[in-house]
Amino acid sequence: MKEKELNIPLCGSCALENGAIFKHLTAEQVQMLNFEKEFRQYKRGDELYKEGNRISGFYCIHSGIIKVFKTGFDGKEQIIRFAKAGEIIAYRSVLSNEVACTSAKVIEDCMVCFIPAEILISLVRTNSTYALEMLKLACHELGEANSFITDIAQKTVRERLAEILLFLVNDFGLDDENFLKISLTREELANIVGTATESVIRLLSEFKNDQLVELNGRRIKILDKRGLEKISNVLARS
Amino acid sequence: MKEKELNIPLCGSCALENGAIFKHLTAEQVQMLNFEKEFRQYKRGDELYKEGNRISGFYCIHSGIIKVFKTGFDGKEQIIRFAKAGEIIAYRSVLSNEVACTSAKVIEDCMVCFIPAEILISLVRTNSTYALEMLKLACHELGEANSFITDIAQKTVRERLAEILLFLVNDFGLDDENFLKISLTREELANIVGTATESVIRLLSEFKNDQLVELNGRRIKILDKRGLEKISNVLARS
DNA sequence: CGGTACGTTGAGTCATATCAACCATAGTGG
DNA sequence: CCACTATGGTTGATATGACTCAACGTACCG
Repeated sequence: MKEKELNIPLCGSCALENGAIFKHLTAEQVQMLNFEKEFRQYKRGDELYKEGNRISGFYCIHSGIIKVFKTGFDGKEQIIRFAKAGEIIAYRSVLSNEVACTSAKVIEDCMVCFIPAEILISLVRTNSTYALEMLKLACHELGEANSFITDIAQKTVRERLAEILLFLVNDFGLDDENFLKISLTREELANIVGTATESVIRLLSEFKNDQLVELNGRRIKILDKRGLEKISNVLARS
Repeated sequence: MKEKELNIPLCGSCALENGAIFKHLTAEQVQMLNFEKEFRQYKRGDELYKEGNRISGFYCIHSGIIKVFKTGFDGKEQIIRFAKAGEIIAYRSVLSNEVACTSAKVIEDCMVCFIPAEILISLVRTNSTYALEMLKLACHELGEANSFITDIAQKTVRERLAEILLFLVNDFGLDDENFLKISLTREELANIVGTATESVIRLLSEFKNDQLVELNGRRIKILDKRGLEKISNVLARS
């Protein structure tokens, strides 16, 4: 029992380290979380929840990376977002009281805490600061979704791929050799950009020829951020 | 003064008629809203707010229709959603405390109430039921945005156009002759679907040839809902 | 060693964008 | 009252980005 507890992250310190949204809770509420939550570990490829199912709680990521995606009618995944340490997933379904509109799968081995739906509801009810922060979070994600819609609707695949690479740099960072810290298959990249795997492959090797990136299997080294920005039209149409 | 007041909708009755989110407020809070809000009228083409600006409050639609859109780098509009009687817009920016990520323009002449940001914040803070309903709303919109992303990324223009027509039927209804109640330019339709105006025109006339719709200038008569559903792949790939 | 998943490349096709011309309608101003 | 202009709608011709299909290479794994 003691040994087990040592491995389980405490919400208080986790919130501090990872900047999780639980930092807006009172000490007693954090205490309550620690008591109510369920600690879980997952390996790459594991599925946390599945689109269409009613879910009984939400997840706070302590470590690892998760992809959140929808499955199109022809079975193709569309990646909606990633979640990493300090972020929560599945709260949307809990709060809107709808079945899950996405599935979640592990990209990098994860340690997560599962928190029952009632707890989230009661926290929102009893802590108005926390409620506001949750609203802020949801509204921020909504803004990002709106940008994403506009990009997919208006930009070319080439522009979107460049943009996604920059987004991944921003979100997950580079190692000391300028390699992207997150490692995705070509298919996963395609499922973010909204294109075919082959298109990603071709464009990446174009980017390589243009000295924008270097490719080493699944690892991508960013050589020319400015160049990618120019292609992605984050600033202005080239 | 008296005459003016007669025209200004009262939040209490408006919430009842239009099912606005303010139905979750207490009587005193509704009273406060009536006192603090500012009544405004707009004509087609008027702009309520503009992307990139900080906004000092949000809008509750009493009548009329508004389009909420983002402007792509090349100036093309992407319509994100519509708002009609009983719905609120611009709350996203207020709650996330970010500048507006969209612009809003009038499609059909509107009567709206403008409510200062502080009021929204204080309502969320003091009324936990209302806070939960706001969360529900934001989370629901987030779910819709996710579906929209997947559709645009994976479906063809033809499929999307059929789907959007059905969406408009659902959201705005048909008149007694089965004409869509909302009237949009071809360009606006294109800016929802995420395509070129000419493509919408061509596809609409294909739909006409296939006896799915009838066209009368800007008015669109729905002849075969089932057929449109089949094309849109709401159910399964044809 | 065979199998499975992933990556790559080429060729051909097609949906959709783009460009251009033209028509219809309505509002404006002389 | 009529030419004038602007806006929206339509159609055709052409170009091309991106998808699909297919074959093959590569690497890891039991």
